[in-house]
Amino acid sequence: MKVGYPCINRSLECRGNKTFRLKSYSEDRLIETVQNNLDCLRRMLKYNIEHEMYFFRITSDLVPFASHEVNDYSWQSHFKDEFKKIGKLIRKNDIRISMHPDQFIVLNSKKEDVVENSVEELRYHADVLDLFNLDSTAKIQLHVGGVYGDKSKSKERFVERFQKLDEKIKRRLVIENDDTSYTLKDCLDIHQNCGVPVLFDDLHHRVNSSEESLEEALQKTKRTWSEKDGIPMVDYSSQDPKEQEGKHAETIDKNDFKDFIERSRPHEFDLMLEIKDKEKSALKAVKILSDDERFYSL
DNA sequence: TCACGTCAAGCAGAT
DNA sequence: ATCTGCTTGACGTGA
Repeated sequence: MKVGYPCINRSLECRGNKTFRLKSYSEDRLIETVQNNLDCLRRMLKYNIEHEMYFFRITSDLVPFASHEVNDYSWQSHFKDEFKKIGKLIRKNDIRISMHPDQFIVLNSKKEDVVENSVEELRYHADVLDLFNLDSTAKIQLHVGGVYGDKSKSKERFVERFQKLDEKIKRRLVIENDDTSYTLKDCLDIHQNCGVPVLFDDLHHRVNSSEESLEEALQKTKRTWSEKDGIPMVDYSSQDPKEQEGKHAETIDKNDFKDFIERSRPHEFDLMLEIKDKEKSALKAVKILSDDERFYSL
């Protein structure tokens, strides 16, 4: 099991998700920002390697306005070598990579332009992973999208749109159960119809559940990941005790985490910790797991 | 230097 | 109707 955290390392000065306002767009500003973001990404990856965290989610803000019409600059070729170098670092250390396009990407939208923009944004994500020269175990995780008052029609629309995607995108796309609309069962249904792997989100499943036990959920999602997809990815977060259901905790709840690990045996997966204090909780999780392994190997 | 209004994009649910 | 949250606040104007 590899453990990771999303996008930002709060212990480092460096932020790899720098962006700017559309109004202040310029080619120079773009180049400068992407350079910064790639430098910081490299530093975060090195930090992760030093701390035995081998799963990382790369921010969608790596290239600002990547799929926006204002950006007609060929950042892909300008930063080609830079990407190649970082990709080498990732592959050499066998780091698992995911990306998570944000909420505006809605493949099953009823609006044509929203779909078109979404596909372009997915293409950007696939471009990034391709430029790193990563195989199809590097994934782009997406929520199913809107319901529009008719979930079964909206699920069908997702399947149709998925099938039309370029192979370049399709090979990397996975869907994740969300906290309001599409449950694990909905995602498994969609998998049945188009083969897209299902990424299990534990906290979303607690808040918006189709009633599977953790054991069952892990077993069922595992079957949706083929050899070329790699072992499943799973999202985990502790519930914030002070906030309403579904809110991510400020820091990891060690007992809840131990319990989760205990109950998830013997399933194999890579674990993304969606917790506000990021690498700090990931470090604690790595420690718990390594202590645990020692205990179990005695 | 700092406060704070605003930022490309969608949707659901709460208020 | 308007606001908030979402994987993550941070940009940038004005005082």
